[in-house]
Amino acid sequence: MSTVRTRFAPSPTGYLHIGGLRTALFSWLFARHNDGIFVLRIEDTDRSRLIEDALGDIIESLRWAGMDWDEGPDTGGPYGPYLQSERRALYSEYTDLLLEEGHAYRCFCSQERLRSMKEKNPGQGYDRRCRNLTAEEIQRHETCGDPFVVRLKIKEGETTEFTDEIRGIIKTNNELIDDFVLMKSDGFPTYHLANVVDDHLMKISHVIRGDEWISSTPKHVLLYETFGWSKPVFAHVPVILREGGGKLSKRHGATTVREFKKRGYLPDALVNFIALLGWSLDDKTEVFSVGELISSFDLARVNRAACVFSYEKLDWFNGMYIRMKDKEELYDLFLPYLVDAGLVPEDSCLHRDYLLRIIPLVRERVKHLSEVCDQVAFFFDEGYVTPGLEFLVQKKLTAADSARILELCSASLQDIERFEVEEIENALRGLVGTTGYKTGQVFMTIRVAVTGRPVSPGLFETMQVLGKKRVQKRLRTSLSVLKKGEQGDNV
RNA sequence: GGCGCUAUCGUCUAGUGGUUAGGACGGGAGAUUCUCAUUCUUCAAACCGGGGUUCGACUCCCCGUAGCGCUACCA
Repeated sequence: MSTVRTRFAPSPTGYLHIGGLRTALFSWLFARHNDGIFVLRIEDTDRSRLIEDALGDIIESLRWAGMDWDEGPDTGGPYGPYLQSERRALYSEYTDLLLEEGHAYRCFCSQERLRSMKEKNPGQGYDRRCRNLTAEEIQRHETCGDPFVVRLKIKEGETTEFTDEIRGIIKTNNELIDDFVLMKSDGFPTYHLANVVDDHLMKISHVIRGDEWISSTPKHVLLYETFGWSKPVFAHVPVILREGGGKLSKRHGATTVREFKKRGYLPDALVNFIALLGWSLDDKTEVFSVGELISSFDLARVNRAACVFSYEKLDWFNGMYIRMKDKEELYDLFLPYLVDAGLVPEDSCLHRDYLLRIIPLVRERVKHLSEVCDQVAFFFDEGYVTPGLEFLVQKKLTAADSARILELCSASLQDIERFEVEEIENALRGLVGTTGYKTGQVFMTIRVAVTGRPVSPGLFETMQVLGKKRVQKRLRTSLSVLKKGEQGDNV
């Protein structure tokens, strides 16, 4: 049994898109599942669309997502180079072969002629004018040094077919296949030529790619056949659309892997989510570790229909993965965001213990890592915002009521020796009994005073972590706000 | 326009001729509770339309419709 070899072959024309990541993932999972080889190949044959740091981004994004490759531009391998721009001699060699055997021909038609032809007969394809040039005509063009492309001669009157692993047999009448370009006038190959030559030379066994390639596959099949090479297995995976249909676009949310990373998505959560876009194991399993994905992935269970990317569901996965992490892991994950927000200094060893006590309180409230800053800010004096009367004075209470609550609170906390959840809870619940206010009114007043906001983690836990001194200080601050308010007007 | 691919709750999907059409996200209601979140319980929600084939179609075939893709010297 021959080894499985798959590849991901992006073109460095932009940052890695989430759809590309999903295609890469399926390809990678399939290779790993079958103890095969996964190859990264860069298709940089369109020099006009190259983007400077795209290659670095692709590599970084794939690595971030947890994928690795056995052969690639950075790691090398027995079938390199893995950058198509460095394989030009190979493409010329194979083009010459086709030319010599009469399967291909030089086309000297100008871009203008091609354009006007298309205007006159839209969708007709190339009219094959250069297919049967005389030796003299060719000679003339050559001596003039006219630029040319190389086109494949499509065999007429036949049908080309191939079996798609997830869609079955797909047949195409050759009349509908253009004498497409193999070699561009700048000496670079087109995708069609380069991908076939490389997949063959690199011994790719399964071509797993987006389904926008279905209609070009007959061209590739024809190439394999005229070279006399055996074909790989083709598997075209469905596209990912945005909600409402259409392409995923920046307007509606993150689209590139680096954006997802920046917004605080965990790679495992993102990978779990996109694995389920077009693939499923059964009718219930939703959460997969990477290892479980590898062991259960199967091309036969890949869906045919396009699917819609749901940011809500991704958020659910992300929250769930965050909740599954322990506090040390979360500390490492949160730190860059906290440093970035200026909440903790770069070398935050000093804050480590404090943060490790805060993290369990906010863990189940964070859906994106980036949200941690907002959740955690009030634990730091710099992030505490002195609450205004509108928050401090609960419904159906006056400023005087609120002040009384805070005074009583402060007094009863003062007596506590061990400032811990149980003691704090006992003190505050006792306080509720003696004042006659409702539990919610009392606790909310204290919450706002101590955290500066109407929403926070559990009150007792929060107070314990803040510490007695800081709590008392904030109670006093809020009291003075209330006192001032009482004098200023009648609230 | 031509050619192709696709079609189950709003979304991701299970289902391969006979099911009360299942699960998840989201939504509704409720429980817990000091707010939010978590957690738990619960409800609503789908087979694109029309023809066949068959004793019987979500499932197979055909047509239509819709969405998407390709129709470049882009990938």
